[in-house]
Order: sequence, then structure tokens, then C-alpha cells
Amino acid sequence: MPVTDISAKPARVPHKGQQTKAAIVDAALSLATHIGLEGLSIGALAEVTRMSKSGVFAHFGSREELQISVIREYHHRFEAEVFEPALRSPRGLPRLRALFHNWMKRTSVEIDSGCIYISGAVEFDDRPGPVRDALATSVRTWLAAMRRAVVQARSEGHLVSDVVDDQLLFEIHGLILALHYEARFLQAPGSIDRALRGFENILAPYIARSTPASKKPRRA
Amino acid sequence: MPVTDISAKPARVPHKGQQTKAAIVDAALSLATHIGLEGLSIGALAEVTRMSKSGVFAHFGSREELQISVIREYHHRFEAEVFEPALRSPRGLPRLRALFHNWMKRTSVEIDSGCIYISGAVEFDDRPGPVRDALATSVRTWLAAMRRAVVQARSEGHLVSDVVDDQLLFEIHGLILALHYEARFLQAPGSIDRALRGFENILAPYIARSTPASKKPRRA
DNA sequence: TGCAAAATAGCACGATCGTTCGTTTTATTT
DNA sequence: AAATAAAACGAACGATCGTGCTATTTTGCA
Repeated sequence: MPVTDISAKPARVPHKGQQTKAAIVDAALSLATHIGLEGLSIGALAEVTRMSKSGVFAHFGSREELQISVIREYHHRFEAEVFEPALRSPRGLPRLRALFHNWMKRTSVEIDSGCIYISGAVEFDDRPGPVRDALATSVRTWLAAMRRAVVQARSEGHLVSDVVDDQLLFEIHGLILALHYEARFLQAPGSIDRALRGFENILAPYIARSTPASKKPRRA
Repeated sequence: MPVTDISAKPARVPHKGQQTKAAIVDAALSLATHIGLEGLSIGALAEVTRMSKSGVFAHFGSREELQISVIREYHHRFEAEVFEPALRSPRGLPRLRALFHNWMKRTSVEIDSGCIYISGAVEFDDRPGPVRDALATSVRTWLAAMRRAVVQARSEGHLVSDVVDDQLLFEIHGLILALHYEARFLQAPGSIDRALRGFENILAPYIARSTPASKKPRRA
């Protein structure tokens, strides 16, 4: 008899495998944020999920695929926790500020967990391959979103027109990286305040007066 | 017959062991800058130096000690290539600029080699121990030197008096980190120019007029 | 030139790594 | 309830890891 109807289900309820796979990825992510994507080991993962090594392995087929799954998961959470909430702020400067604050919060909340966009960049910066590609794609997606916010802030008239998007983005990115470095590695207190203040310092020369005068103000 | 004139040098010619040890550390450093301090393996090191594993190992007694030796070596080179040449510039703003330029050059020359102050920070940020300590000590020493340059620039009257040292240092550090990230990992062209411009942007509000007027200029 | 000491090699160890394979258990469908 | 597919297990593999040992070679000095 034909078993054609097996695939006839419209929306398939996830088989058990997908749930445990999600659980594994979840554990893998929290492991990777502590010891890096390279530090991820299937053995340790099996221990923490109380499964056999081969049981864990079967869900991915290779360590690389596991790492990529972790990156995808991190990407989703980053979007949900940093990007999406900022969309509730009005476009332009408010949204740009919200994005930066959420980004910072994520970086500083991660003081005892680590950001794989940062650790991964170091681990894979001269190690080509699909993992690096997945990582770079995610990061570029995020930076592009930040960049859009800058462009909008200008087109909304919140920033003066001679701001250079890539330059602003570069400097902002630097603040996040410095925050991560000094808070996490050097454990310097007050890093968050410095990042915040740095953000305002960077923006200050470009913030447009409500009256579109040609004179540009500044703050130190 | 005495060959005294060969060894007659006042400074003792190092025994053979110290030479090979130096050669090993040299190879280890260039290996570590590519794959990180954690990626350092005694086996790979033995292969590249054409020695036996145990021969390499004997010089250090442990992997940790090897890593620490590498950090010390990097520290010395960093001092020689970044710090010391800048001392030839007059104190104050010129020296601060020289320090930043050398630092940048080092970071961008390392585009295909990697900075272990950055990669090491990520690898050891939540892994306490002597390696992390050695790394943090080196970094703090360097940052303190940069900080001194800022203080001097102010006391020389090149920077206005309301500059906050740690804030300035934080932002400058961020530029270097962003340069390293975007040039090395994202391979974005023009990163060096953005770092340079960022440096001038950061300093601009604080640069004192030759006439010590109270008005502070700025540049975008 | 001979001899002690230092430097290097050789070998083996336990551990862990990613991966494969055949089997057994658990889910799902008929 | 029987049949079938999916999921998880257990054991083993070759490799590589850091690290002890014990020889052997090389070096520096008398």
C-alpha cells in the first residue's frame, strides 16, 4: 500500500529529535559563550546534557555544523534582545540610542558569559571556512542594521548631514569592544559609564539643533 | 691554546640552551599570533623547530610556562616597536600621536599575524591563572604608558584641563580594537583611515588653542 | 683530550578529541 | 497491537594533547 500520505500533514508537530536538538544547542550556546566556539567539545556537551557522545553527535553530523547551529541560535537571540526591542523607539536618534543601549546591556550582562561575536572573531579571524562565514554574515547583518539606524537619524534630521556613516559606526563599534575588553578581561570598574559617555561624545558634534541652523554645537 | 678572545666579551655569550630556547620562543610567538596562545601545542612547536617534543618541553617544564614566556617576549617586542620609538617625539601631544600611530601600525601590520593582547584577552577572560595574570599585567603596563602620555599632553598645555584621562584612554583603546576587528575579521577596507580619523575626532574637542583662550574648538 | 654537565631524543602513559558503526531503545504510524 | 521509523546508546578507532621517565648526544671547561 502506498505510504504517500505520510508527508501529507500540513504543519508537522516537531518530532522529539528537534526538541532535544534545541536543548543541545541551548546548552552548547551557554558553553560556547564561556569557553568560545573552539572550546566547544562534544564530550563536554554530552556530559552536560546527560546524553552519550554519539547521541549528541548524531544531531549535527559534524562539529562544524554544531558550531554553526550555535551561531544561528545566538543570532536569533541577539535579534530578539537587542534589535527588536529597539524598534519600539521612534526612528532616528531615539532608536539609535536604544540600539546602542541594548547592545551595551548585552555586552555587560555578558560580563560573565561572553559574546561570541567578539570571541568568535578572534578565534576565526585567520581560519577560513563555513564557521567563519556564518559568523561574519551574522555580524555584518547586525552592523548593517546599526548603519541603517544612523542613516535614518540623519534623514530624520536628528543628525547633521555631513556625518559619515561608516566612520560613526566604526567608532561606536570600538566603544562596545572596549567595554567588553576592559570590563571582562581587565575587570576595570566604571567601564559601562565610559562607554555611555563615549557614545555621547561621539554623537555630540553631529547632533542637529532643533532649528536647522548651519552652526554645529558640540559637547565634551 | 686559549680562545679567550672569542668569549672575552664582557657580556657572557649565552650557552647553547638559551639560544635554542630563544629560537623556540620565537617560533612559539609567531605560532601564537596566528592561532592564539591556547592553540599553541608543544607537538606543533617541535615540528616547526625540528626538535623532539620532550626537547622543547624541557626548556619550560610546562605548557603554561611556555605561554608565559611567549607573553614576555611579545611584551618586549611591543615595547621596542611601539613604546620606545615614540620617546623620540617630544612629550605631550606629539608623543601621544606617535604612540597611537605605532600602536595602529602594529595592529595593522599584524593583519596577517594577530595581536595576542587582543586574542589573549578573549581566550583568558574567564580562565584565571598565571597566564591570564601575565597577560593582564603586560596590557596594564602598556595602557598605563598611554595614560601617562595623556597626562603629559595636558600638563604641557596641549590638551585642555577638563579632559578625563580614563575616558580618553577608553575611547582610544576602542579605536584600536575596532581596527583589529574590522580589518582582520571583517576584512573591511579603509579601516586604518577610520581609526586615524577617529583619533582626531576624539582629540578635537580637547585640543588647546595656542593662545590659552577659554573657547574650545572642534573638528568633525 | 677527557669528563662532568647540560641539552636533546626516544618512548610510553593516560586523557580527550571528533567520528564511525552496529545495536538497542523509544516514538510514531498503520 | 504490530510494524516501522527515529533517536539514543555503547564501544571502539586513530590522532593529538601535555607530561613523565630514561637514554643518548652534545657542549663547555679543566
